Amino acid sequence: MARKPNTEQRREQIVNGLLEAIGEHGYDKATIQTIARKAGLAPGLIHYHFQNKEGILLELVKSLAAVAQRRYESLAAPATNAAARLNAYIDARLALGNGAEPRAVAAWVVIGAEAIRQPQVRAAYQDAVAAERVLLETLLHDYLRERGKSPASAGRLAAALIAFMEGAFQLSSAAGDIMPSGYAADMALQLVGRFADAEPDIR
Amino acid sequence: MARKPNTEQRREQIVNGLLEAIGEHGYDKATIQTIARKAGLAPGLIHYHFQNKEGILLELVKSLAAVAQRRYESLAAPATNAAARLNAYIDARLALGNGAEPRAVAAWVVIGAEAIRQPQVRAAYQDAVAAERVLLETLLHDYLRERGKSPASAGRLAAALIAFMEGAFQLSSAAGDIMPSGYAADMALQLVGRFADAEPDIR
Amino acid sequence: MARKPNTEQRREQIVNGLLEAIGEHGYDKATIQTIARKAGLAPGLIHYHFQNKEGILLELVKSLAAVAQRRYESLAAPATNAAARLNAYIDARLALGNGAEPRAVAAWVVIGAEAIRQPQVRAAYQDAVAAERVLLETLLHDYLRERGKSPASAGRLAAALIAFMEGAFQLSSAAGDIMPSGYAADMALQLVGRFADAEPDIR
Amino acid sequence: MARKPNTEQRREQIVNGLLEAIGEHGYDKATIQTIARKAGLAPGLIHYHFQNKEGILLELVKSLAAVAQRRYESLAAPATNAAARLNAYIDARLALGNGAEPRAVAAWVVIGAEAIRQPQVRAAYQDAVAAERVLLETLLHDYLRERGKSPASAGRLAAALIAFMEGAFQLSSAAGDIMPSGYAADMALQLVGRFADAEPDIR
DNA sequence: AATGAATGAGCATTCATTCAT
DNA sequence: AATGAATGAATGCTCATTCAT
Repeated sequence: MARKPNTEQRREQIVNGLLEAIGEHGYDKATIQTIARKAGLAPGLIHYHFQNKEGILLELVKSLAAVAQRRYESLAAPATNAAARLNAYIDARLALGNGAEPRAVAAWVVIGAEAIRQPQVRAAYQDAVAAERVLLETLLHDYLRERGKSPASAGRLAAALIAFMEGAFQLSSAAGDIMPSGYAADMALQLVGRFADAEPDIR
Repeated sequence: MARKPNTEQRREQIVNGLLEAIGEHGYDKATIQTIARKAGLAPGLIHYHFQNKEGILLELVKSLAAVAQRRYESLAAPATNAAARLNAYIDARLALGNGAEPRAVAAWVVIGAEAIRQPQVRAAYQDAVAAERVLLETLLHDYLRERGKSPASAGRLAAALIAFMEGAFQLSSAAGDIMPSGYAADMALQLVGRFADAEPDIR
Repeated sequence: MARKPNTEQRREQIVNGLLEAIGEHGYDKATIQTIARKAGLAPGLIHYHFQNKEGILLELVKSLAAVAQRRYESLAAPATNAAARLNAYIDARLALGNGAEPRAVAAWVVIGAEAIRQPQVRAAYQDAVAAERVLLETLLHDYLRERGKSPASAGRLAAALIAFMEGAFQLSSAAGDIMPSGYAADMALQLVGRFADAEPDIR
Repeated sequence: MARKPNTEQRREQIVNGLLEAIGEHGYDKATIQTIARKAGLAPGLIHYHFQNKEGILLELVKSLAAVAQRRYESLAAPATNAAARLNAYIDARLALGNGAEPRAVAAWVVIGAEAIRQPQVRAAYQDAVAAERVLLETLLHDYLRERGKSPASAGRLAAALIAFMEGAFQLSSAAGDIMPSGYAADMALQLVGRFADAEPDIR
């Protein structure tokens, strides 16, 4: 007799609409009208499912983080040691071709810029970055130990790698044309490998 | 008889007004009114000196690049070898305290996000990045040679360092609270140093 | 076989929802969604039982008038003379504490303002005021005769009292803080009493 | 060289536009578009001179209060004793014909209803009512003394008269058709006069 | 050069009403 | 009867840009 809720599906449609719109026009040009068009919905419906535009953006942050997490897990599944897992992580984040989605990367950069001034976006962005750092620090810790190295620098190295990745996203979105092709994953691996080489052995 | 034109000074005031406004509220909230207020000018005057808002942004990109260049030159002046010059460069870009201007850093990140979609901003941003890369590649080239290493990887290493710097700017602006303090300059130096260590000797 | 219709109950719930909503936010902020929430019903159901929002308001006018009528009848039941009935009437309308319902009073004031421009609301409001005036005029007529006074001014006095009451509602809703506490019922009685004193005796 | 400010004139135009719009359609239907049309201005200009719609309403409250004050002063100018001044006051507020402005009266009623829920409107409304009460209390005080009566009840009588006036405005706006014509000023005078008659003499 | 008012398109958001289920 | 999603027009407000002075 009653109508059955379809809110979850609609919310996903809308978040995806925002992702497309941001990828094409940036956040402020991603108007409710545009989002609705991309989502194939009536404009009025957007605010039926979300309280406001920021709410959609916050959900997009979570959605992008979840997708990234799944991509890592998928690539890391066959890995049997720490080096392979680290490799999988770097590939999941930086390799071209795989499941690389320039639209999502561009959206992430835009979110990073919004995070500077919108407190709630900032909080969501920091949550995602913090989770990433925990994951990466663990990976590096295990990697260093596996190589018989002191894991003491894992934290700082994780921070550096995250900065490198964020910057690589930025450059691939806004200056991809003038950067060497495919440098990112390779260089990340080499920088980490050579950094580890020089770390003191355990014992 | 004719007034002494003060156009240059006015344009600088306006560009600075935009810098302040962006630093506080992001690009789209940096309205002409706000820029005018920060610049101490009447709103109507802005469009006398600039054709439109994008024009101010383009000049800001150049201005930030010029300031950064001067900061490097100033720090590098006493340097007598390639290692010291590289050190000066990294300090000029990443060290805290020196002449660190969080406002300018935040503005640069915002510009990077705008560059994704506004073609002219993108062009100006790419010019700045390209110039930076030329400078850095030269520095790395000299540094590697000075250490008796093959300079073949200078280009890719320069690209990686630029990515690292862009990401460090992003994180210091939007996630400074959750990153280790002062990691950036130190880690940049170590990563470069250890990368160079592992490069093949010349001859 | 057929369901027992519960239309009347639902209409009451809805009218009460509007009363609560108006009391809290005024008429235009009393949205269908809010009314539904206060009534504990689904939003879509509102328009099943009422053609439109104005319909609910019209029923609310009648409902408030009926409640007021019952309050008077209840207080007047024990009265054995005209003075006591008049007293009961004034208490029913103006005394604090009794069954005073600030929400209903506020709603009445809002209705009065809507009546200025919505013709149907105006008609309903005028019906209620006219009924009130008939009742009050009768009470005053009897009161004057009981005191051996000419009842000729009962009509104008009734009009004046109604104005006084409407104004007292308005002030208690919007300026209760700055009016003397409990002046209304007392002053109404005194003004009527002293007015009557000065009326000519019959014969 | 510079343009000379005309803000005050524009603000007046806009406040008058709101007065007209409210008088015709109530507050919520008095849209910015409508106000602009009545004022003969472009819609965007409204928010150049006022921060928001409530700001216009607040100024209208002050404006109506000021007009009322001037009307009293004008009528009271020739008065040489307290009774004449009281008379002038009541005429200024309640008499028909004089400078009676049904539009302003209707607007005042609407403002009174808005005052129930909008805190700032409430504050402005209360300011106006409080000022009115001070004036009226003084007039009644003097009047009672002039008649050799104790002025002790001046405060409560002032409150009652204000209630009566507010109610008379309401009824003339929303139920003028069914009220006796011109009862208000006459009845106000009689009620006050007879109330005073019954007050104890001084000494 | 300078001022500050003026314009009008565009935006996020709200909401009465309708409708498929 | 009931549900909750859907629609689209309307609203207050913002803002880059223009213009008269």
